[in-house]
Parts: sequence; C-alpha cells; structure tokens
Amino acid sequence: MITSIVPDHQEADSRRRIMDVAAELFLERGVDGGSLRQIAELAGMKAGSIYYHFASKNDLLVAIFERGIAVMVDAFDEATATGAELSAHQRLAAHVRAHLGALYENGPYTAAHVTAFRTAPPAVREAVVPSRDRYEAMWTTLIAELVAADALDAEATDGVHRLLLFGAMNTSVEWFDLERGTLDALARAITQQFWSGLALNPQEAA
Amino acid sequence: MITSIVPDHQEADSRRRIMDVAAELFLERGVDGGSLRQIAELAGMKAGSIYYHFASKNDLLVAIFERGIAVMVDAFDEATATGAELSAHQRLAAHVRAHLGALYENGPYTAAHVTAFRTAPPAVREAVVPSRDRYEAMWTTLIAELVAADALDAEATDGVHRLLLFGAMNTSVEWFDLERGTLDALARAITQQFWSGLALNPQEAA
DNA sequence: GTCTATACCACGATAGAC
DNA sequence: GTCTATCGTGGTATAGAC
Repeated sequence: MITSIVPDHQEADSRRRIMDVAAELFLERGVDGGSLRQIAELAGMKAGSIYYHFASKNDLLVAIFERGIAVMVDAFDEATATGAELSAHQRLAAHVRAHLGALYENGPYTAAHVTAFRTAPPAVREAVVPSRDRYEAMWTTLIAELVAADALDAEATDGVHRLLLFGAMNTSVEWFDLERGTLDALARAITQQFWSGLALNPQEAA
Repeated sequence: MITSIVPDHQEADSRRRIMDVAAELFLERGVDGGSLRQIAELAGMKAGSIYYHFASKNDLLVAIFERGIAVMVDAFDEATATGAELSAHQRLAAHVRAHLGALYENGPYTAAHVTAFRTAPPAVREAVVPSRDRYEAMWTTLIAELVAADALDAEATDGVHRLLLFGAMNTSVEWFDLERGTLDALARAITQQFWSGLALNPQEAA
C-alpha cells in the first residue's frame, strides 16, 4: 500500500465520510431523526469534530442536498450526451433511466434530497432552491422539445404532467428494492405509463 | 345557541382538537418537527394535558395515521357506491378523484399519513401497516377488475403501475395548491396520464 | 380535564487541550 | 483534525394539586 505524497487528504476524506453517513441517515430517519452524535459515530469520530468540517448542521444539510442535485444534473447531461440520433420516445426513456440512476446508483445523496428536503429548516430549503429550479428547468425544456417535435400532447407543457412524472419516479424510493427488480425494468414501466398509458383501448377515455 | 344536555363532550372535543392541530403540524414539519408543546399550544392547552387523551406521542401518531387511512377507505367506498353503470375509465377516474379528495378535502389526516409515515418510529409504522395493506388491496382488486374487463394491459397487475399511480397522486401534496387549481382538473390529468399517456403517436414506443 | 412543576435526557453548538 | 468537557435549550413524560 502506497501512502500519498501530498500533505494529507484527511480533511477531504473525513468531510466526505461525514456526508456519506449523514445522507444515509437523513434518508432513513429524516432531517430531525439523524443527530450529529449518530453521524459522528458512524463516521468514526466525536460529535464536536464535525464542526471542523461544517459550520452547522444546516450547512451539512445544504452540502448534502446540493450534492444530491448535482448528481441528478450530471445524470441528465450524460443521458443527453450520447451522440446517437434518438427518437422522442428514446430520449424520454434515457432521461427517466438517468434520473433513476441518480436515485439509486450514485450514493444516497439524491434520494436523501428527495425525501428529506420537505422537513428541512426554511433557511436550508431556500439555499438549495436555485439548484432545484435549474434541474426542473432542464426537464421543462426537454418536454417542450418533445411537444415541439409533435411527439407529445401540448397539455404536457403546463407542468402538471412533469410533476406527476417526478412523483412517480421519486416515490419509488419508498418501495423499490434494487435486489428484487432492475432499474431498466422500472424505467421502462415509468416511461410506458407516461408515454402511452395502460389502457388497451385508449379511445374509451371519453 | 343550545347547550348539550348530555354530561359534557369536553373529552371527545379536546381529543379531536389535539389530533387536528397535530396532524397539520406533522404534515408541515414532520414527526420529529412537531413537538407536544407546540401541539398543546395550538390546541389551547398545556403539554402535560395531552397525556390525559393519549398515552404517548406514538399513540397520538397511530391515531392520526389510522384516521388518515380511514378517510381514504371511506372515499374509496363512496366512489364505488354510486349506483350508476360506469365504464372502466369512469370507474378509475372516480377512484382517483376520491383519493385526491381524501388528501385535500377531509382534513390533514390523509396528507399527514402520506408524508410523515416514513419517518415515524418503527413501532408506529408497524401498528398501522395492516390498515395500509387493506387500502392497497382495494386498489389491487380494482385494477385486477379493470384488467379482467379487457380495459387495461395485463402488465398493470404486477403492482408496479399501481405504485406509480400512488406516487403521482400522493406527491401532489408537495406542489398542488387548491387555490390555484381544482381537484377535478388534477384528477383528470392523473387519470389521463395513467390511462392513455401523453404521446400523440403511442405506437412510436418501440 | 387541565394545570403547575419538574425529572431526565438528547439535541446542536462552543472552547480549549492536544 | 480530533478530542473532552460543557453550556443552554427544548424534547417526552410523570406526579399531584385543583
């Protein structure tokens, strides 16, 4: 095992370890349910030491939520970045899959953000709102493009259907288990429900 | 104004008032964010007095969640009870509207259950699981009937699509505002998305 | 049925040694 | 960078007067 030559990475490592265990705890027990004492214990230190890395619990929350949003944004960008020519349906499917990947395949940050945000202190919520809005705008743009390409009903542009899609994707953290199903299958189910619904004879919808 | 003849309803009234303000508080701030001191103040009494009506905060939580589930169950039953002959699409629409009614038109109980359940203590969650399961079973049966009537894709019977529908309906408490939109319109949007999707040319879905 | 008073504990946060 | 020790606050819950 080779020891790094640069001075020492303890600070960055510890900061990250705190965030990792804290995000997991907030995801499971909520903002108020996860205490700094528990976080410290899981991170292998004492509660007071956390304050070397974060000025307050609120600061730690903001850092975690911002990271959760950054993970979503990165996933969105990567889904777009495939050089291939994609159909409208394929584009939507790729972004749904990417969002689910952010929720389940890149640490607990996005899932913690989605579940714990609503009970965070107002100051924390306000701090991350701009980043949240930026991610939502990416989806608004995507859906507008699909509508403009004559792929989707213009009704989708009013935002409600985007929010319903978010609801379906995000609430999956309450019941989806990676060990009992694949993300690809879940993404297909969500995309299908959004795209063409489940009716055998859709025209029945008077 | 006539005063009741029976001894006095103070106990039942106070108990209900505590539950009302507590449900609202749990809905807004989460289980740990709503303290018995705040609840007592909103209910017009002191914290210690709550213990005359509930043995513990957990007991209060269970009572609130159970009531939230009962409100959903009642709404479901009433949606079914219309004597009229309904098409499959109309039946689904009626039940979606009823579920939204439980979330928004019958007090904060169902909304509190939907948002605060996940961070409640394990003992509380376990206590209400049977009631939750009973409500979910009602939906499972409904969807199975729609599938059997050749109205829905058999895929809907695996449960995933029911959970996605729940996610779309329940997450609306995060963004839907009764003063800026009607429940009827929201119910139509959700039903349409579930039933026939948003694609103009669904067959594109390869 | 509600009050006052209080026990006991866990919380977030700070100060200063090492 | 982490520790120990501690402060002040606010949490749930209980006892007993009224």
